[in-house]
Amino acid sequence: MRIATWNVNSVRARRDHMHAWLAAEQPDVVCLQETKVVDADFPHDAVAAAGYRAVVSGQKSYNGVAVLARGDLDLADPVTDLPGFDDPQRRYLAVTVGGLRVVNVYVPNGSAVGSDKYAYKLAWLAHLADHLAAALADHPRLLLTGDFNIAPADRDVHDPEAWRDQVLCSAPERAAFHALEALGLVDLFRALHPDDPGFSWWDYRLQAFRRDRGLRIDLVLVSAALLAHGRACRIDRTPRTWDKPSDHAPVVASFDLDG
DNA sequence: ATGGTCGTTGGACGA
Repeated sequence: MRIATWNVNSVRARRDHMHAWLAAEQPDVVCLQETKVVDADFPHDAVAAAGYRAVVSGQKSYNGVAVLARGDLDLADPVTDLPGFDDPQRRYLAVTVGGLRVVNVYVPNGSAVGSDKYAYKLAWLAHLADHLAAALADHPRLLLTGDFNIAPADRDVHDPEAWRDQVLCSAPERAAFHALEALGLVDLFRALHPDDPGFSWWDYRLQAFRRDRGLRIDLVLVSAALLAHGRACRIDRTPRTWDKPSDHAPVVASFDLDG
């Protein structure tokens, strides 16, 4: 079982990239973020042409998440909202697929430390942690993935000094991330690759990708029951090299669920 | 140098 996460930065602008990458990589499940499209306009035809079906939770212009699965996999029990957190922004989509509870998140960016959006980000993360404590009790095999908009530690940052206390790297954001780890969730890429920066996002500006000035903010967290089956996790930079790319690269996690 | 580049829009705003 291979599960991917990819912030596509508009599923319509990235329609051809998405189709090409699905056809080449053929993961079993793909969690998308920043689809930026209402559900009625989601490109289900492009997804189907690659052999996938999609469950979506979108909105106009901003945010939006979707979970794709290969056509032979059932997408069951979708939930589109964080329980107890009334929020019109479409950032959360949980679904059961292949015996796993897959929770796809587009964590708020936070804009700048101290801003209203930053406060919303921390509140959103606190509600996520509260919810996951209960979800983990119901679903021992749980996978939490998406664009976390947090670089968990300095080793996830190309220039830690330049990013010190900036949004995506500030101590309160990292504390919110550690609260997720305290629930028993493990950052799979970091567990398997202690010394690889594993950048997954590069700013469009100043040729950041060419200079590899990136951050690792697209993550796959797994419960203990799932960690035992984790075999690989890699960042696929290939689509980031294509013309008119998303600013994020896909991350692919592999599991041996029979082992 | 307080910039820069995208996507969605149809002028800024968000990232």
